Amino acid sequence: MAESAKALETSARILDAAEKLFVEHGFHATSMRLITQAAGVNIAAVNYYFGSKDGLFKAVFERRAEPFSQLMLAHLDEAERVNPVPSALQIVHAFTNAALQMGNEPDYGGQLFVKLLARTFVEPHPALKESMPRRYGEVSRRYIAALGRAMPHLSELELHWRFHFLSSALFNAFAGNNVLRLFMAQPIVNARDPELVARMLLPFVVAGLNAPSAG
Amino acid sequence: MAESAKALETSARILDAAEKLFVEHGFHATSMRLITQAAGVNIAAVNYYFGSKDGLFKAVFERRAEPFSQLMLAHLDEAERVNPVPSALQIVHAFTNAALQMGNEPDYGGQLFVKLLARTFVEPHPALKESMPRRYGEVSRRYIAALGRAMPHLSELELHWRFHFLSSALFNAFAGNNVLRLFMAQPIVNARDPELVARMLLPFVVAGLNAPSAG
DNA sequence: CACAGTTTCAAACACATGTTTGAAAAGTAC
DNA sequence: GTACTTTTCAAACATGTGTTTGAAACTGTG
Repeated sequence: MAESAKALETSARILDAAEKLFVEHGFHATSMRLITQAAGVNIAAVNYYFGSKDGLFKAVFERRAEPFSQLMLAHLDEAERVNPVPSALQIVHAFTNAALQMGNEPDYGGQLFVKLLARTFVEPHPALKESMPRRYGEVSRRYIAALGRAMPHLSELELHWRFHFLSSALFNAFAGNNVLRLFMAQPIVNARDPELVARMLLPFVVAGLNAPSAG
Repeated sequence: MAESAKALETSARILDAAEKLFVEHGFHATSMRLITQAAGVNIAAVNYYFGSKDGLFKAVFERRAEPFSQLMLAHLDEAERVNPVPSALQIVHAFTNAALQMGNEPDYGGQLFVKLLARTFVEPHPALKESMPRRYGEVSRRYIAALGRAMPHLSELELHWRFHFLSSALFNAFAGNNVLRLFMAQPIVNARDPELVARMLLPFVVAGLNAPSAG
């Protein structure tokens, strides 16, 4: 078994390098040779430890997925402990605080996982098809239920839509997927600083959540 | 020159097939053989007409880019003709109407271009680095200026942020990048119907735009 | 030390990639 | 119908891909 310190170090180095490169260039544009070279390990090490490139991607993802989902639940728990029926603002705060905390703790891979998530929405990887709903189904339901208590005027369906828009906005914002970077030569928004993104984004999404029903 | 009817038909078939496949699988995961097979042409035809795979991508993109930017400007012009200082709602309507019209006119490639745009935000292609700002710089400035007149309480910087959030939300929503599809086993939102997306999204983003400043 | 299991490594594997070639076919103009 | 250009095609090109191999190096244990 891969229990020795050296072995753990090797597979961890691979995970770190792969995480960074997958986020930067995407899955298909990142080759095994690039990953192993960046990690300073032999080409065969990936297949030795993770079976395949797909297995590596899954491992990269799952290393962060569980901690993040637990962070999201913990922050919602805390919000509901302070206030049994948290407002939209407080719910969004739970969300953004989870993302920010994820980015601040180096052990959690910084902002990389949020970016990887945002990439995965656009380019879903088959290896995640079944593990993601298992892990994030409860998180989604909990947040949607909380939003329902905060905005009782919205139907179940419209709550799902609002959560969809909310998470799209949050993940894309934190991932730094800047539309303006593509559209304008010198965009003046700095979408790279998570704290700034969170402050700018908050009034926007909170007002959006509280908006009257589409009818 | 490629001016005969047959030649136009061939390159157009390639563009159509490539557009669909690039949207579906992304640039790197779409091979030349897949494209030419889907288009029913010989492998060498792509290099003959477009020089390279990168050249093909650029051609695919640019075929739609100009019509779409003109649609966006035309709808904003119309809104400002009806009302010299359009509200946030009317501005968003100009935006969504452009996207919906793009999707409804078959000659414009349906919803495909919006999806391609959304993909490109996450995975920018070098071939577009210089042509996009040239084409969409004015569009962005016009919309941001209109938003500034509608919401005079926001600073120039915050207006750019709002436009960033607005366009992120719109493009991702129309592209059908459904967070819930990844997070939940049976999502109840149908993010594929553009008219429905537009109706659900409108109150959310309009309220977001009109929100008080982040301060 | 010697033995077992674990990990590393250079090399090769079979296959897929984008691109080029040169000749055949189709089309155009005088 | 002949000369010329444009377009198509099968084949090959060089290179990159993920993966496998089998031996060497290392590890911890009795």
